[in-house]
Amino acid sequence: MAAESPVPLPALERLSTYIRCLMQLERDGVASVSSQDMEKHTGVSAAQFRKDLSYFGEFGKRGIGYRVVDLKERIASLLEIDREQSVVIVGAGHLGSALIAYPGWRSYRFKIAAVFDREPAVIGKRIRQYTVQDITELEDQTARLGARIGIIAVPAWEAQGVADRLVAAGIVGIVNFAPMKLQTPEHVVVREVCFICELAMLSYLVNHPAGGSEPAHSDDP
Amino acid sequence: MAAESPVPLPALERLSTYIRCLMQLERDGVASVSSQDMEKHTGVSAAQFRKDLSYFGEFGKRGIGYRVVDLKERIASLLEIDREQSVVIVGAGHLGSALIAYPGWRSYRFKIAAVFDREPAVIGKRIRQYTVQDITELEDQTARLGARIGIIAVPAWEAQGVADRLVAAGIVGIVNFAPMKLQTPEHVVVREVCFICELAMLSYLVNHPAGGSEPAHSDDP
DNA sequence: TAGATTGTTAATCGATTAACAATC
DNA sequence: TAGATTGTTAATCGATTAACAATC
Repeated sequence: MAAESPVPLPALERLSTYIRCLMQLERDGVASVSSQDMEKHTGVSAAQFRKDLSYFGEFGKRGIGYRVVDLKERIASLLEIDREQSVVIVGAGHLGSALIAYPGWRSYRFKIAAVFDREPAVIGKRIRQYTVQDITELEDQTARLGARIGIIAVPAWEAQGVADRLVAAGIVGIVNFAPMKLQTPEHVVVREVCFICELAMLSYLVNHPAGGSEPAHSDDP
Repeated sequence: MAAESPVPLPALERLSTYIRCLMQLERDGVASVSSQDMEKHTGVSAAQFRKDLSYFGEFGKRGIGYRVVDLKERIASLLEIDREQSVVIVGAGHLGSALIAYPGWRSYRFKIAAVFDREPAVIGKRIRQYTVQDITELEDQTARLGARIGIIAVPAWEAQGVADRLVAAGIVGIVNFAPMKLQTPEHVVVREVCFICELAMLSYLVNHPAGGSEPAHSDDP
């Protein structure tokens, strides 16, 4: 088949917003929504919403709208979160522990397959139902568990080494919490999460009243 | 002055990337960089880098490049992270605790001014150097501490209530970790952090080999 | 049927890239 | 000076918005 136009990354990011919203609507017992309703709930314009979905097919009924449950399931299927996927976490410090305690795993059908660290003081420790394993086990375990996604929750200076290990173990997708640009092979997808960067952005936005005027040259008084 | 064109948000987001990179370079003892070097270190193209800076003024020397320390300080000044800013955290669970333990606060000159929760079991608890305070103290404390930025690290169903309280307390910038679109007045800037959304994106990207072709209609076999 | 709302096309807008004159 | 690299302008590209025919 002639390659169709690829889905814009921003559209893909919004898909997560939609499904999150749809999960909420389902819990609230709402049966169907219009693109207008979605605009109210997500802040994404109705036109944008319909356009985003159009990259993937047809999801609604003209004159009617969308069935909440159906749409949720169709988007879940697009994102491939309609089946269980194993994820390995490297780093069992404060961040790793908070990730383990995160309540959203199940609704997205992600499963923490194993947790690793390299600190002897931490290895063997139990966190919830997990026992922290030695990082040297990573390769064997990842293969055995069939995990393809990994999370890096170690200090910056250890991140690249961990990334290399994950790649060697067959991981093809990484969420990186360390403030470090990772060098990885082409076939590996990396998403950076930088909490402090959000705070820095906020600092700018809060201190430059949004009207959108003057970007405040630093040589201004 | 005639209002200059506003800075594109993506450019602003990259500024965080640049400063993070420059901090690293400074630690590594690198004195100066070219836009080419920055491309290697950050993955952002040299042209993009120069264009982004151009929204704010001139930062380099033609034929030479940029002084690492100077550029870092100028960007810090643009983002207004060249002076201490107080931040309040609401939610002292796993996530709140991990945030408190986060090592990056100081280099961005953010200061955790206070930590709040509404659970009697948690109020009074010490986490590092902080004593968790009753959420009812939020308004008084925030005013007293002069905090303008707040972090929401509570469950989804409590997030809106906390947001309302933060706004009432005079907070104008919020980083929201709860999976909930917040309703806030115009003047308040909200940045959502959605960890599980990153994972969902990754799921799509990993399962749709990147070439960029066929977005996989869900009615495909 | 009339009213509503989708899916899609075309028009607009904005961001990225490429190219180059300025200048260190 | 010659070589390097910036800052900026113009060209390209891609994403968002608006509008509307299709249709429930």
